[in-house]
Amino acid sequence: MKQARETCDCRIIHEEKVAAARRRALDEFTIGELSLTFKALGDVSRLKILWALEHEEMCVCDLAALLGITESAVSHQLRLLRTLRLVKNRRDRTILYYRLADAHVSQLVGIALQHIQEPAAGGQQPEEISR
Amino acid sequence: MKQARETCDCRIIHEEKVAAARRRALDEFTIGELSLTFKALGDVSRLKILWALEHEEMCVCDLAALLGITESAVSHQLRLLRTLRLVKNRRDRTILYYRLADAHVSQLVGIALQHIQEPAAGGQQPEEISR
DNA sequence: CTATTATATGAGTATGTGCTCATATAATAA
DNA sequence: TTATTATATGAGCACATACTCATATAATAG
Repeated sequence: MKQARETCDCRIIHEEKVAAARRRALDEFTIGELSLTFKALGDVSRLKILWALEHEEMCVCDLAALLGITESAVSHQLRLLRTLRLVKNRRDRTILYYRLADAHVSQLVGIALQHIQEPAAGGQQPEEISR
Repeated sequence: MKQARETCDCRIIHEEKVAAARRRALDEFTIGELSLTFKALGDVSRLKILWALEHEEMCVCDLAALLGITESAVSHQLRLLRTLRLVKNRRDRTILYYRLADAHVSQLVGIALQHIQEPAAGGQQPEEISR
């Protein structure tokens, strides 16, 4: 039952823990997909797009005006979001209207918002309690 | 009530929508923080670390062994995760044990997992229904 | 005290990413 | 048909980022 020595003499301390973690680990493909999804959310422009679409469907043109970047840039970002099934679109005559693909996006953004707005709870040093 | 013309003659179609979206928009700081948080989650190594810590606290040494990268690399990543309050640590003698900071991380990863495992629902082309 | 151990940090580098510009496509309009 | 319009795409560049290596720090051990 090799229960590890507390003095890590050479780069593996708790073999049991590591082995257990290895057993529970997600496969590389899943980790990769997860990473791609979060990467997609980890960009200011794409977050603005998603936040806008959360409330109302919009076309490329509108989004470009809203973000203050070119339609090309918006289109590139929308492609990424489409590929990851984070947004969908529908055509109305000449215009493509984009919307969120499902509830997951809202949930993810919502939870992340909660996280960053949480006042550093838990017991970190306050650093700015005054006022 | 300027309800927009369907023929976008020059780069702004639905002025109403854009104006409304602008009113609802998150401030730049919040968007930036959100982006940083998702960026932190959008990396294979950090996701592996978080997934491991979700089940059990671990030290830098163990995580390095688990991921197959140097302790230095792990330490760099942990610093980022700490800065964003995604992980915490406690010291036991010479060893620092890291754990998730709160429930948000689990929730975020859980929802993202649901999203990527969802069988392209919604009405996209099936592409692989057989079996 | 000094030596050792676990972790942290800075610099440097190779790869990745988001934008712009130019061009292509797909649908409608004439 | 051809012309126009909305969006998509490819190439290229400027900047960001994840790692390794070398070194620094902080706590314990002797």
